[in-house]
Parts: sequence; C-alpha cells; structure tokens
Amino acid sequence: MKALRNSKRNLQAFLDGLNPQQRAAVTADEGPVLVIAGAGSGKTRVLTGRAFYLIAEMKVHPAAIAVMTFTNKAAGELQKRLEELLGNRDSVPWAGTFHGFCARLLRQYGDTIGLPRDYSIYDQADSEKVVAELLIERKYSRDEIVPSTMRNWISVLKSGGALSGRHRFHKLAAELVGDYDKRLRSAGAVDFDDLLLLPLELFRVNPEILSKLQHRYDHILIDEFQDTNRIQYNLARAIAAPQNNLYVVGDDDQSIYGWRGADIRNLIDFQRDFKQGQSFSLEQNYRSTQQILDVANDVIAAKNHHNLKQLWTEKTNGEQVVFRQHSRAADEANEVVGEMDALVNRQGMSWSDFAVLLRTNSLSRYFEEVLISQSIPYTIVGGTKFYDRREVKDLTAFLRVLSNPGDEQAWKRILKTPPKGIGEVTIARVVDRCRRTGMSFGEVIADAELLSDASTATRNRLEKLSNALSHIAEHNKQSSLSELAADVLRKSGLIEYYEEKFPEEADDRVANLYQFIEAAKDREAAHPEYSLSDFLSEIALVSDIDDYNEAVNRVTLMTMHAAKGLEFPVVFAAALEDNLLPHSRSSDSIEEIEEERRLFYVAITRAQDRLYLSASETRALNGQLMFQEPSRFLRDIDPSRLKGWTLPREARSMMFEPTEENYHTERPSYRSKSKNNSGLNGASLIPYKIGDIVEHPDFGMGVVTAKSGSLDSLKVRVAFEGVGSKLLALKYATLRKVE
DNA sequence: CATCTCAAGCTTTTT
DNA sequence: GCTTGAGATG
Repeated sequence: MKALRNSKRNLQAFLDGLNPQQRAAVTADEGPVLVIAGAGSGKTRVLTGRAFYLIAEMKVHPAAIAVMTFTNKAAGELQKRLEELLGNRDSVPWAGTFHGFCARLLRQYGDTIGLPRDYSIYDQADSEKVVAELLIERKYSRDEIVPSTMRNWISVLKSGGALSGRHRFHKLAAELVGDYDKRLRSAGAVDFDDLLLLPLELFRVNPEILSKLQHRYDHILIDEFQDTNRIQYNLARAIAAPQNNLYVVGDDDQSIYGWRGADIRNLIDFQRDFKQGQSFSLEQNYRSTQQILDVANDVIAAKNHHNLKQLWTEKTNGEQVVFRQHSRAADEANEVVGEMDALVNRQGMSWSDFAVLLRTNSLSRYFEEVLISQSIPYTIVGGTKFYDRREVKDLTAFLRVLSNPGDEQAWKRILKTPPKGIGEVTIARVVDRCRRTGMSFGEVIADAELLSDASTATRNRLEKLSNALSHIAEHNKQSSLSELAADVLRKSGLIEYYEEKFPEEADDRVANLYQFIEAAKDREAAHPEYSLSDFLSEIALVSDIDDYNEAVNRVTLMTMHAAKGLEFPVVFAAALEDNLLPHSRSSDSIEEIEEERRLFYVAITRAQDRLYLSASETRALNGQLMFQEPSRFLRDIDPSRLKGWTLPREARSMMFEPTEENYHTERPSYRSKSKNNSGLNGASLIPYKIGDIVEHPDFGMGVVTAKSGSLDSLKVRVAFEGVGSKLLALKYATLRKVE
C-alpha cells in the first residue's frame, strides 16, 4: 500500500521530468501505439515510463506486461530502472529479447509440437555446419557456394524474406530449407529462426496456448521496432490480440539489421494494420550538441525518403566536429589515441568517456596495439564472444550432449576434441545409422556394437565415451549446475589436452574454462530454478554487448552495430572509407548502401559532446595494402561543419535530386567503385592495374602483380621475364605501360 | 583409420 | 593476419 502511494508520487515526478511529446507518448490511451523516437530523444525513458505508467496509474499488473528489447542488456537496464521507480523488485514486468521469450515458451510447450523439452539451440556455427554437410552431400564444392552464405539465404527464407533470385544458387537455398529443418529436428535442435517460428506453429496447433498468453499479457511493449523482422511482428500481434495493446518504439533512420531479416516495413505496416492506433514522434534530442546533429542530419538527409521527424537540441554551444584523413591506418590510430590522451590530460576526461566505433571487428587491431603500447585500459565489445571461444565451446558440447543426447553437432565436437581415436569415417557411420534407424546420436553410440562395419577398437572407444558420459550424468543427479560443469571439465580431459598440445596458449584457455564454471555459479545464484537446458539456452542467446560494463574506466572499441542504443561523451568514428563504409559486401543495391548510411548515422548520433571522424588513405585489408577513398557519405556533409581536412564540396556523391524514378533504378555512380575492383581501389593513385603489361628500361617486359606502399613511396611489384619479380618504387623507376 | 603438418584459402554487421 | 584442406605418417 505504502509502496503504491510511493510509486504514485514517483510517477508524478517522473512525468514532470518529461517534455510534452514524451509525456503524451507515456500517457497514451490503451490500444496500439507507435512512437517514432529519433536518436537520443529519450526512447528508453519513454519505454520505461510507459511500463511505469501502466502499473502505477492504469493499475495493470506487472506480470501482465512483457517488454521486448533488442538485447538482454537493454532488458536488464530497463528492469533495473523500473525497480527504482516502483521501489519493489518483485513487481517488475518481464523484459527480454524475442528469442529469450520464445526459448522459454518452447521449453514449456514445445513438446506439443514434437520438440523435446531439452531441445538444443544451434548457433550460427552449428547451423553452418549442417548446411555445409548438406552441400557436401549434394556434391557442391566450397568454391561454388560458401556454406555461410547459403545459411544466410536459408535464414532469410525461413524468416519470411525473399531472395532476389539473381544468384544462381538462390533456388538451391529454397530446395535445402526442408532438409535443413529435418536435420535440426532429428537432432532435437532449433536455430535462431526456429525460436521465433515454432511458437507460431505452436499457436496454430494449440490455440488454447495462444489464448492463455493473450490473457496473461495485456500489454506488449517493443523496443527498437525498426529492427524486428516479420515473424517477430506476427508473434507480437498474435499475443497482443484482440485488445491490441501493442506499444512499439522505433526509428526508421536507425534501421541497420535489414541483412538479418529486419523489415522496416513493420513500421509502415503498423500504421496500416492499426488504423485506430495513436502515434507520437519524439524530436528533441537530449544527447548531442547541435554541431553533431547537423552532421548527422546532413548524412541522413541525403537519403531518399521523406523525413518523419526533424531532430533538434538545446545543446548549441558544442565543439565543431573534426575530420582527419591520415596516410596510414597506424597514424590514424595514433592520432585518435593521442587525442584521447590530450582530452584526459587537458580536459580531465576519463577513458570511459571514449568510444571508437568501427565498421568491422577486425579494424580494432590498430587501435588495440596503440592502446596497449600506451598502457591505456580498453575493452573490445564483440569479436569472439566468451561463449564462442573454442575451449568454451568444447566444454559446452559435453553439457549439450548431457542435456540433449540427440545433439549431433555437439557430439561431433566431443568426438574430435580432445582426440579419442574417432575420425570422420566412424562419425559418418554413426550418422548414417541415425538417419536409417531414426535413433539419436547418443543412442547409436550407447549401442556401439551395432556398428558392425567399425573395428572392435573403434567400438570400444565409442562405448567408453558413452559410459563415461552416463556415469557423469548418474553421478551428478543431485549436483548443481556449476558442480556438474566442474565435474564435466575434470573428466573431459580438456585441460590436459590444451596443456599438452598447445602449451603456449594453454594458460588462457584453461583460465577461460574455469571462468565458465564461475559463470555457471553466477547463473545458478541468480536463477536457482534453472535446469541445464535453461542454462544452455541462455548461453546460446547472450549477445556480446550483454556483459559490457560502462562503469569501468576504460576506452571502448566496438562495431557501429554494437553501439546501437549506447551513448558516449566522445565518439571516434574511424576507418570511414569506401569499401568499409559502405562495406564492399553491402554495396550491391541501393537498399544495402542506404542501410550503411543509416549505420553511419547511428555511429554519429552516439556522440554527446565531441565527434571525431577519420579515415586513412591506405589500409591493410585481407593482408594486402589498399588505397582507400574517404567514405562517400562524408561528401554529404557540408564541409563548413568539419574542422580539419575537408572534402571538396563539388565531389558530393548525391549531386542529383533524388526522385521516385531514379531511386529505384540503380545508379552507376553508386556501383562504379566497388564492383569492378581487381582487389584495389586506388587506381587513381597508381596508374597501373594488376595484370598490366609494363616495360622497364633495364628489366624489359613484365606483368604487374601487386601494388603497395604509402603515398610518398608508391610501389608496384612486377614479374619480369627472365629477371624475376621486382619491387619498384614509382618515384624512381621509369615504367611504361604497354598497349 | 586417425592425426599431424604445412600450405592455401579467406576475412561484415549478429539474435 | 587466422581457419580449412590436402598429404604424409603413425
């Protein structure tokens, strides 16, 4: 009672702290609500406020609210904030990712659609392996089609998307989906797409489960709505029906997950599907200075669709945005770190005020090196996740098999690491037996004498493993999760294996294995009710941002994707070069390039006080030194907004007026750079292409095989007839192009 | 039949 | 600069 009175008082204070737009959105009537929330406009605040308002004012029971967030971290923060507002940790709504929500649902009801209670979740690598196996069986070589690409296509198809059909293997993707799904089902496994899809199947088969959920959740709130896919939208709609208390918050300008199946049409369709719905737009930005917003607006204004909102801020006395182009990537990293150092020493800033945002994980290397050499604390978000480390996956494979004896991919991993005298041939025999008898992998191994064509020694090895595992299972019937994990670790032989075979890296690996046990302890403390399979689901669904802790004083390096939803006093957006941003692999269509533009916009709008943009003229990519052009998006920024080196205004990439007509036709200006590359894009700097025939006064005729060097010492490697390969500095060598 | 070793290949973003 | 693949060896 007292808590309620308190929370009512808190609510008033909370509402008073909002601007009129935010307040209107928070206190909207029930029913469908769409909130278009620009970058830094207090989106999280509104979402939290809405939940708070529903509970404190509309008397909605906290358990009747579900909040879908993009990451577990966002969910945790939202719950923490609500706890503070409500003053009661038990009265906080459920919050989590769609995937987490669905995993739980399937754990509970999956058996009604034939899914074992302890089903496994196949991660990217697992499902890629399944695809690779299917491709090998059909005699496709890696050179023809890469399994990861095929897996992505299959994923797009499964999550309701369509393939253009332009690629000759698009059709194959459609043919493989069925077999792929069958493989997973027979292993008692689901992939990330299934997690979302199977609940819909569940609802179809068991309408009463859906109706139970509909009664349980009166209100569904969705964050980052622009990055939901079709299936997620359908799920939310199904559960929110029939009252349709569906509250979605998003920003079309920040949609950066189209490649993963996110469908921006959800935002548009929401308005069409719920004509009676209310919509709000948050346009005041509380994060960035006007100088930063101007740059962001220039970048996004060059896109080709009408703006739903216009961002503004009261922070008008900010620093000018800086742009610098360096000649080498190492210089760029040095400059960036030097600037951080200056800000710390002269402005009293902290390392944790800085974020370096990059297009790809691998670009962090240079920055890391400099930070290490200067003993500056830093953290990398992303890259290889803890649970994706080899040794950790080795250990989880044992746990997965204990949880789900059908988990084929996990079995294969155990059989190989540590080596057990079981190889490809034996594995193929086991798999073959599974397919023909319908037995699970675990059952076949437990009955190894049935494998008549395997040698006695092999059969004995299989049986030994099988017995060891059942012994572990038996022995740990009463054990906690961490005790089980520790026992598995002891008996797996993994520690001995790494120490013997890889002594130089064993320390790290063994430390990680022990850290895994600690992680298990943490989980069981937080969730005493967790079963092994609950624990394994959680592991499968953690994102790398989830354990990012901004309170620690260290520089953050991360991808622009990972930075979504975060903010930093000072942002360094680096390596802003064509072929990286937009990425060469995302330059096949206008849609892809526009998504890259939005990614840049997201990166810019993470900055609160200062923004530094930088690029390098040269950069080693894929082990080759490349000449880099500044990102074409930089040309869309009014040069007067940038301090430092400026790009000529006339070179702006979007000189033409976008019209409905030319928007949908592909423009040659967009495609020219990335398409015809023979691996290099600095053609203007070195007047030779790889493969060109050149003549040298002393060495005679030769073929250009490589280009390298920094700007003042451009070099080409030329293979001369009879003389061999020579590295020539263009400055000195007199080369003549033949033909 | 398994495993070791070296060469050749590849390298976006991620629940 | 880091993982898959072929080939040799045990």
